[in-house]
Amino acid sequence: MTKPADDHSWGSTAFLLAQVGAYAAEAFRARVSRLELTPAQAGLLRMLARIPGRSQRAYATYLGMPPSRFVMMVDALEDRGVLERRRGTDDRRANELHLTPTGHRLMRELGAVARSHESDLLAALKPSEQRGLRELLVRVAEAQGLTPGAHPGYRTKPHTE
Amino acid sequence: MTKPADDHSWGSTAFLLAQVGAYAAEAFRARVSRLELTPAQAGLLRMLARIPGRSQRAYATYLGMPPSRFVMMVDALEDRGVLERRRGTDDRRANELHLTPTGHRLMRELGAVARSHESDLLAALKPSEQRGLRELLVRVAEAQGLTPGAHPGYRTKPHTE
DNA sequence: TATTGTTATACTCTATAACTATA
DNA sequence: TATAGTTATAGAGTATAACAATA
Repeated sequence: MTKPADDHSWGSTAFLLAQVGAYAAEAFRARVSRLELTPAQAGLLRMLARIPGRSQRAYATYLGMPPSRFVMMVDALEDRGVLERRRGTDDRRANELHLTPTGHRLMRELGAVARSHESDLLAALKPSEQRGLRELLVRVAEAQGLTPGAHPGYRTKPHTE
Repeated sequence: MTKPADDHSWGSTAFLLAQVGAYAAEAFRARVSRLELTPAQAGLLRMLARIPGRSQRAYATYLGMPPSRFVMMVDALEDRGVLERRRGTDDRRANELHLTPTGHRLMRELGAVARSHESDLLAALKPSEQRGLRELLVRVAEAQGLTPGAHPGYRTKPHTE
C-alpha cells in the first residue's frame, strides 16, 4: 500500500522506541496539564482509585519517589480538595490517603483524557495492529523485568512549558 | 505457545509505550556512561561522524539544545580530545566541529555498545517480530510528525546514579 | 531504638541574558 | 545592526539529612 515504512533514517529500533516513548509521555503530560495535573499526580490518582487507604510511605515507595517530594505532591492535591489525609487508626504516625468526591470526579475526567490520548497516538494503526504492538511491548517489558504500572518518568519533574 | 501476554495490568498501550521507551533510554544511558558519555554526547558524536564540519549553532539547533549548554558539552569532549573546534574559514565567528582520530575510535566503541543494547533489549522477540515492531513504531512516528534522529531526551540531563 | 511524615538546607542543573568578536 | 560563541547569574527543582511524633 504505502512506502516500505522501514526507512533507515530512523536509526535503531531501540532508539526509535525511546523516541516514540518520550513523545507519548510528553503528549500525555501536555494533556493532563490542562487538568492542572502532572503525570506523577495522575499516576497517584489512578492508584488511589484502585487501592485506597494505604500510607503515604507505601505509595511513595511504589512510585519510586522520595518521601519529601511526595509530601509536596500530596499537599498540592489536598489543597485542591482532590484527596484527604486520614490519621491512621492502628498506627497513628501514618496518613492513609483517600480520594474525595471531587477526586473521583477528576478521575473520570482523567480517564477520558487517557482514552483520547491513546486513540490519537495510535490513530495510524488498525485495531489489529494496535493489539499487535501492545503484545510485542508486553513481551519486551516482561523479558526486561519491568513492573506493571511503574513509570520511571514519575521520578522526574515535567519541564514547564 | 505462551500465555496470552495481553495482561490488563500493564495499563494502556500508550502508557506501556512510554514506560518501555523510558526503560530503553535509561538502559542506553547506563551503557554509554561506561564510555563516560551522556546520551546527548553520544548523539552529537553520531551526527559528527555523518555530517562533520558544521557550526556549533547548527548542531545545537538540530539537537534542540540552547547554545550555552551546547558549549559545555563541546568543552568536555574537546578536553578529552574527542573532537576539535576549527575556526571557520569563510565566517571566522563560527566554530566548525570535527571528530579527532580518538573520536573516530570512540565512535566505533559506541557502535558496538548500541548494537548490544539493541539486541539485549529485543532479545524476547524473533527477528520477524523485531521488524514488525519497528514498522509499527515508524508508522506511529511518521503519523505524529516526529523528526528522524531527534530524540527529545537529549534536552534533559541524565540523572547521576 | 526505629519508623512515619515533615521541614530546611545545600546542591545540581538550567535557561536568560549580558558580553566579545566578527560580519 | 545582527549573529556566533562564550560566560555569568539567577531561578527552579531535587535529594539529603535533621526534626517531631509515635511505635
